[in-house]
Amino acid sequence: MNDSFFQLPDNKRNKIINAGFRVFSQYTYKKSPMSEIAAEAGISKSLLFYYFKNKKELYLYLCRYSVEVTQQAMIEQNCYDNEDFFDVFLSGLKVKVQLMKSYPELSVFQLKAYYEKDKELRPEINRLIGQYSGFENQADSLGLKKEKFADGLDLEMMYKDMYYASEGYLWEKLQNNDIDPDKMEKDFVRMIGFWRKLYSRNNNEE
Amino acid sequence: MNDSFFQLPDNKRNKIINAGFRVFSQYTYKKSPMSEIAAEAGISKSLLFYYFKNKKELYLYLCRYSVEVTQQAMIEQNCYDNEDFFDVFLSGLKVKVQLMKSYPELSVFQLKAYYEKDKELRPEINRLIGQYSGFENQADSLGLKKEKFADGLDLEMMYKDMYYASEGYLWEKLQNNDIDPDKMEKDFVRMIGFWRKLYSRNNNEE
DNA sequence: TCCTTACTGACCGAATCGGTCAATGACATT
DNA sequence: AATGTCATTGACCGATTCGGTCAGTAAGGA
Repeated sequence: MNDSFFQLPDNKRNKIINAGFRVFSQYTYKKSPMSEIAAEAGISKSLLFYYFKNKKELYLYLCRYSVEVTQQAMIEQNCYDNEDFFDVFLSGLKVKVQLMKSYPELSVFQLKAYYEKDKELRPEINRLIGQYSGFENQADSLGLKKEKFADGLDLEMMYKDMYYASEGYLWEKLQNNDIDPDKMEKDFVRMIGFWRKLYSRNNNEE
Repeated sequence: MNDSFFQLPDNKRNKIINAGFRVFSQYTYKKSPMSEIAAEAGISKSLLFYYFKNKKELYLYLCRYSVEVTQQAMIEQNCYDNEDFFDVFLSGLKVKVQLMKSYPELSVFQLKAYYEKDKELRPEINRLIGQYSGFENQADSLGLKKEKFADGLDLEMMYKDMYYASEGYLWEKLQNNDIDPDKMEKDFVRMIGFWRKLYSRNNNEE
């Protein structure tokens, strides 16, 4: 990987990165042409090979970068130092949405990478992305304390409901290519508000 | 399209159809190789071209067939002659799940077809699939009568919650290649039960 | 024996893809 | 002005892939 890639002005470098995210998330690794990435980034294929010595290097760089930028965003959005369950959930969604502003296809790219089957890639992807750090495993760590919720509520079902609804919403928008981060954030805020009122012990407040 | 294709025994014909669904739903139309479909169906590429005169004909046949078989299932499951909102919703989900038993990739195929961008295919796909007949437009026609639900409930949000959660669930299972129709149906029944209790006016019953 | 029909493997021309390379132009140094 | 460095390109290459064809084969029925 050539150093000059990092000396590039941000907008030009991001254009290449986003082109990579887009192409690799639309096709399989093997069926993703370097030529298409170059064209979409507005540079020649040769130059792309000047920055990255081959396709594999570009792909793995994008993997690393996607993880890096996600973690960075999680920290900036201070996702963890909230104690209210609904606030934590919302801040997690905000990160996803915020990231889409800069990298619309990042989340799809990560998902595809997670399921990529290419033999010579699989081990390295595992090393980079590791366990999928989605929401579904966080149920326990989110401090679900029964006292705060309505009587007789099935907390597990509540969590699944919220998790799947969020995923379903995001997935539909991505499929529709209807990516409007600000609208998404508003939708999520409204959705969380709906749930908070529905699930909380005292729903006559607010 | 050769008649002999229809004279095939069901299992052999379905093997070809499912191979087509799988390949076309994994890749774009253009990047879906006839050879891969043939191999997965256990026949020679030549024979596939004996049944269908070219790739386009096979693809469009699969489009027609997917619509046909879906409508058939909707009728058999008598989706429409139910009056309770939750029952209607559940029967719709049951159709999807039931279809997966015979054609695991059908729903993904239809979705991909809906978003396929190939120029010479686009108009014909529109003619065959038409408006996407998902759940999201059915909200009004499902007879949502306020009296039946809890006080002050935002019915639109309730519907969106249920719709997106179902989509999110299905989508995750499809991505994970974790397709177990019976388990899915049980999950849906449980989920609908949760919602019914949560949203209904008298939730002390049941 | 002859005809039809289901089916195959070998083959073809065209396109695509990953990757290379010589050349060019911009710019800084001498 | 001459030299050197480096970003950038288009043309090119060999390998592979892909849609589609075709001659041929094996099976069965007339």
